[in-house]
Amino acid sequence: MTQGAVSRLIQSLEEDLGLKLFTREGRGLSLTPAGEIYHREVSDAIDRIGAASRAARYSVDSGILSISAVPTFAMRWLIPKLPDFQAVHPDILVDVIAGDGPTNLALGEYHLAIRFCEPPFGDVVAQRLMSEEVGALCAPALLRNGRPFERPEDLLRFPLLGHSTRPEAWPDFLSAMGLGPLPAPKPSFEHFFMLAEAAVAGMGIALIPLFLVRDELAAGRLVQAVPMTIRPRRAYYLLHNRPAGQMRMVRAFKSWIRRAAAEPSSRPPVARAGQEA
Amino acid sequence: MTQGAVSRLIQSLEEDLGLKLFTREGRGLSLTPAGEIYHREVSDAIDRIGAASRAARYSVDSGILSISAVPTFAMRWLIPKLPDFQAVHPDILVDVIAGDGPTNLALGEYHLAIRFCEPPFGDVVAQRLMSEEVGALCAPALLRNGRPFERPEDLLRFPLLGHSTRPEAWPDFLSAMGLGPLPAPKPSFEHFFMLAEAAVAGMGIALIPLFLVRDELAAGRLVQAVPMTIRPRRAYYLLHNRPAGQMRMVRAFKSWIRRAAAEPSSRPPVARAGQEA
DNA sequence: CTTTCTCAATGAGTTTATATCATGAATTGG
DNA sequence: CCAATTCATGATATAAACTCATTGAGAAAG
Repeated sequence: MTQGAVSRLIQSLEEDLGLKLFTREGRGLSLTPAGEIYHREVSDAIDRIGAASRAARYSVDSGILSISAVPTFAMRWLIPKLPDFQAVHPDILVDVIAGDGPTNLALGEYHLAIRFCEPPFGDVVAQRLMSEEVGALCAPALLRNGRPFERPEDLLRFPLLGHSTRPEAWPDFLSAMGLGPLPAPKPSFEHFFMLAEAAVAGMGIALIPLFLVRDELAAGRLVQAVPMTIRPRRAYYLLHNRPAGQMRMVRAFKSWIRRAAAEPSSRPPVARAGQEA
Repeated sequence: MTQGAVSRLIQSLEEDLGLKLFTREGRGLSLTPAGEIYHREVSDAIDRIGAASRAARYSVDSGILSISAVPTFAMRWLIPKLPDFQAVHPDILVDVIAGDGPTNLALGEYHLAIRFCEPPFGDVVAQRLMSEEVGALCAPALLRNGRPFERPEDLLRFPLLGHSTRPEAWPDFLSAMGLGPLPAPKPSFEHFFMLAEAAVAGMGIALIPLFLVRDELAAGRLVQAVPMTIRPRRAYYLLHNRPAGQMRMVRAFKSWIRRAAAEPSSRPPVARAGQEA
């Protein structure tokens, strides 16, 4: 869809509604208050149609197994391993949907969900996949001759990049190092892979689960700023509702992922670097 | 939109979703359970888009005044009087939307609502328009030589046609006549004009507000089966939320409808019949 | 201050999607 | 058994939607 097409659609929509949804201010444009409200309502409604469609599609056992997974976990861990699952179960097609936020398992919008959360309770079936080890990572250029900071206070000399859905991460880490509360408001990103990009680019120091940035660590694009890692209480869980547990596809996936998660996920950097050479 | 187009759309939708929404059984078709759910969800979402669009459209004072009114009242009372309003306020365009159910005045989906209800309370501004006089009406053919029944029990010999949103109507009427509870389940209709049609066709006896069927009474297509009427506690109210009360259009309409509602609405049948001749 | 660059709007043209018409198949009611 | 009703479908027309290329207006850079 080109820019021109969108411009035209906006125009005809504004004409239909009889009001301006955007304020044009020279080179840019931004939503009017009415436009904001309308956008919220309509995109909400469209989301519901999408959800209903997925629920309908996945309600029949069509050989498609749908999984809502937290974005970076899906990108860096799940998807790379999927070919293996495919090889074991060629008849099951896996459909991965990026999804944060609370799960809507009851609606049947997807069969399985992978979330980073506390051990869940209630009417949901949960399988713990793995915990993670979080380190303070940055580009090597930020360190003096490639060595980690000696004093924890040195961390505070750089922007501490945050993750929108984990506001507690930096406070936890700093207090574990015996430092006070987080000094300044920091730039934060929605996904770890964005955070990783920012750190690689030298924007500052980011708290990232090590297994998500194996490659960057192995290649030396990211290094630990201080020789310490923490293990959050939250972990990755595979979730589904009780009825879904009956499905052949779900059972197959659960037994596969149990084994996949048991494998050592963060190989020693040396071996990894060797593979890349 | 032709039938063929709809058929095609259904087909492509079923293909997209990968499941059947309808069960084809020879000459007819009906929704599958999945289809029902999908229909409910999607039409709900579409309704919300419609509501948001109306809310957006009516949020600006574009000279359009929108009124959600109970269907038969709109048809038989409001719309016939609208030309008069138009004549007084040629600059205001009135947009009448049929609407039962609870009002969503807060959403701004329409400026005004007309409902048949108890005196409303809470954060809504209400103006009482009129009450109604309900009679038991039927086609003259059902009566012996055009005279009302002598004994109330005679009512029970005919199907008592009901109105879906007024289940209490017949029990109230019968108990007012000293009769027991409603004997048999009765056919019921969603709108008074349908009920009127059914009664004219001789299907049975219907409880209808007299002012809605002035013409039928005047022309003798409907007559009172028993010489009694009741006045429900509920009445017609014009409703709007507080902010809407500031609008020029709303104020104009309110003062107009106050006068319109004060006029005698049920003229004597003789005079009316004379007009028609 | 000029130039360059970016971004949204627009004119013209083309492709695609969507509706229509007419017809066909299947079923049911009289 | 025929007529009527109902949904599906093939071919075709048309309107809608999208793209490309360009323009004009600002903002940023030189």
